Amino acid sequence: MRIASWNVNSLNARMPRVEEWLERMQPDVVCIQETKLANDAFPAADFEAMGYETAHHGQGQWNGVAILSKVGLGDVVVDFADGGDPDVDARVIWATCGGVRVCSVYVPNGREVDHDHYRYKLDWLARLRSHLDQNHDPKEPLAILGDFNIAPEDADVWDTKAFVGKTHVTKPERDALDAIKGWGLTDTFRHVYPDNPGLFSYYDYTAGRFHKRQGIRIDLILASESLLATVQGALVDRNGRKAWDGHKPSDHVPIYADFDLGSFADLLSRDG
DNA sequence: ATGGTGGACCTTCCA
Repeated sequence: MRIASWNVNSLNARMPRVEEWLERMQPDVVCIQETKLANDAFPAADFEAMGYETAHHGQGQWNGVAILSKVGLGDVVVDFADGGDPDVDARVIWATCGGVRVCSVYVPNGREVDHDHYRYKLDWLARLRSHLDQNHDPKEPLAILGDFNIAPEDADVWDTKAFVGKTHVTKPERDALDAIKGWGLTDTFRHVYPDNPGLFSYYDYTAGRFHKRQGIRIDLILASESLLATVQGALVDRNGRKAWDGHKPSDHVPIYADFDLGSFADLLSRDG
């Protein structure tokens, strides 16, 4: 089963790239972030025509997360079920696909260290951990995919000097990510490639960052132990992004993990 | 040179 994640930076603007991408890579389960669509504007029929069931949690102008699946999609949950107030933004959606509990997340950016939005980001990450504690067991096959807006290690940043005093690399952010991992989740790409610095998932549109390989790896697939045990491969698809040069690429590249969950999930995906 | 681009939107916010 191939699971993928992509921050598309507006599904309206990116739909031609998304359709090409799904056709080429044939992911079974897809997590999308930054749809920037209201629920009634989500192109569910277009995805259905490509063989995907869908669930979307959107708000319109900003944010918005979705899950697409060729291997079944059920038990949809949006927002946090942690007893707290509803999130002010549409940033998290869950569904069960092919026996795996899947979550698509768009973690708040934080904007500046000590900005209100930075405190919101840290609170948000703590709530994600609470949601896991209150709703799931680390023994389940479970994956959280998406834009975490945190570079887990210095190896995930093109130049640490350029990030001194900036968000995405601070200790409180990395501690909050570690607390989520500490529930029982592993960074799949880093697990498969322990020593592969310099392969990034986000490149600022400005200053030719993509071509200069000046990016950061902030898009992650966190997998529980039982799921990780079946991993066959992982990818941060910088090369796929190259083909879209001059054709309205996102500022994020798609990421993938392949898991061998046995013949049933495989047959379901082949059937569409 | 504090630059650059791209997406949302009402002229500015967000990444």
